[in-house]
Amino acid sequence: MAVSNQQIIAILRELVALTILEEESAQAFRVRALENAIVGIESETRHLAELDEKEMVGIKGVGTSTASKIREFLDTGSIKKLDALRAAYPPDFVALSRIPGVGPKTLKRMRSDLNIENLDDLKAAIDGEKLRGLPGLGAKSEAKIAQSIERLGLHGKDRRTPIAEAMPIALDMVAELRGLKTVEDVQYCGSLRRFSETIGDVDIIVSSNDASAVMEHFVGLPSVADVIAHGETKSSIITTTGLQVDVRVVTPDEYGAAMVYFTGSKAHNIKLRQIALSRGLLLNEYSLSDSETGKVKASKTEASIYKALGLAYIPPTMREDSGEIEAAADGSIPQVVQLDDIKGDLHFHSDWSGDGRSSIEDMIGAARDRGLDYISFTDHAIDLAINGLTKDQMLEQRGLLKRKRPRGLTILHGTELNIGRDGSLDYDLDFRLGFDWTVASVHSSFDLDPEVQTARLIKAISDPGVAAIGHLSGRMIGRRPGIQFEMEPVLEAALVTGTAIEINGALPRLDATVDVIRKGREMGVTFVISTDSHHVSNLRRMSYGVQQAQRGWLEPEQILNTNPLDVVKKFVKAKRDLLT
DNA sequence: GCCGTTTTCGGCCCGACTGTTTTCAGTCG
Repeated sequence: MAVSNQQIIAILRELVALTILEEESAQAFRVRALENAIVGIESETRHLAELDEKEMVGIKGVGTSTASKIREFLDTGSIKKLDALRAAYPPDFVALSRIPGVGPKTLKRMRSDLNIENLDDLKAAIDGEKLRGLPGLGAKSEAKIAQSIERLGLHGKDRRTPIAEAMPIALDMVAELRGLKTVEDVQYCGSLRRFSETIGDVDIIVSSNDASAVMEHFVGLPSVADVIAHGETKSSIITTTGLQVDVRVVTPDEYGAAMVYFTGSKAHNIKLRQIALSRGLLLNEYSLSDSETGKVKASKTEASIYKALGLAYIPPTMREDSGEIEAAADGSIPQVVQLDDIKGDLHFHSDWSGDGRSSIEDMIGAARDRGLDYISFTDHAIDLAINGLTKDQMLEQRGLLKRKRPRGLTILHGTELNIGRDGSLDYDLDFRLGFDWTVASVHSSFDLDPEVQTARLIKAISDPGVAAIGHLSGRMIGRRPGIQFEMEPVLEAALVTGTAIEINGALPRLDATVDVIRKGREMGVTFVISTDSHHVSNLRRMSYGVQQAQRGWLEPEQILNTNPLDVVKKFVKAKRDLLT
């Protein structure tokens, strides 16, 4: 079994954690160099196991030292340097670095002066009031560390919250702060704005000339369980659900610079600053300015900052330092899909499905409110035992929908088919072909072997009565891994049969995943962005689906429902003509 | 440890908050 790039990255991450202890700084050049190497490897499509050292050094951020370590790992299964570090810093000791407020320097002091090797030692030292004797630490620090230990399981440094949990909390807080009179604007930033699947903490930027009023209001919100920091322009709290939220107040003039800074990613920011430096400019959270004279070049909007750096605007969802800065510099950055490009929604339930919660009439009203040109009801088909509709029910629904003539909105009759364990589908082929649109999805048997899942998906894709595959992996972020399947053969099948791959905007799903979207983009696969709405409140998911597509660098040309309805109809017909 | 519009050595992104200091170190993002 060949060693995957992911395994190599995992080893390098461990090396980073141990090197931070060794160097006593997370900013040490050696640490940063390793982190840069990881970033480079993450965007590498070749298998490192098949490269020689010279080829590895060609990867950005990987030098001779890292390359030889990777080679050593591939050849021998271990790295001498890593083994030495593991011996010097056993797991019980390394675990202490997860305590918020305890950094590498404090840790080393604890060890050398108090012989603290693990959590029990540390607790004993706190009980004996020994920590306060260390230089730089007092009774207050001791109490803070004690409190951090108690909460370790709740919000350690490496706790990640699924985006579906973090988003509503962030939206609530943003709305709360927006309500203040002195507040001009509010935006959540950080990994949430970049639309990462899991969020470390929520960062919120407030534009206001009255920072202290914002700070007071924020730390007093009812959802605040604990205040970690409360300064003049920056405060951090823990919510009752255990999520950390940081709020930073800047003046309206600084708002754009602050948003760039706090949206990140960290690697993206570092690269922006390097570009600034090379142009004799200084970029911080307040402005982009001349490093000699201090004269401000740009600060109010994000767009002005990118422009002043000689870059095309980069959407937040693309700011991962995965080539977007280089593309923005030479003008080749893709013009990714925007919410305005979307013309219709092709995965849409009503309360005719057992799990649907709004009536057909209400769902139509919601679609009209959104300004959609067309929708396809896709209530569950018969094989989904609890939810599915019989043939007769489907025909009844079809008749009912035919009589609905909402102004400016065309209604298609579709269904969400169920992909069985062996790739079989609901009803018979003739009946499936009677629908205007169909999306076929996996709802069960999540743990089959990859070869079996791959064959199962390809069988469904090859059916003339299937227009799209819904939530391809079936994952629920933070709760359930997706099915395992071979990405390329599945996408290849979708390509040659003319089957669309859904990008499902439900936050727990965000499925297809970003790697599938990127690969499909390269191959020329057609995607469809859908809300999978089960209630009128779910239509906002279209924006989430669009952001997921942006993370995959997808342009409107490759997304079916950016087109008028006749193009959708031709797409369905073309596949049927090809396969029947 | 990496890298080169400062090119094989010397630099590497920048600032707020806290607790301990009387000007700064550590941590965090």
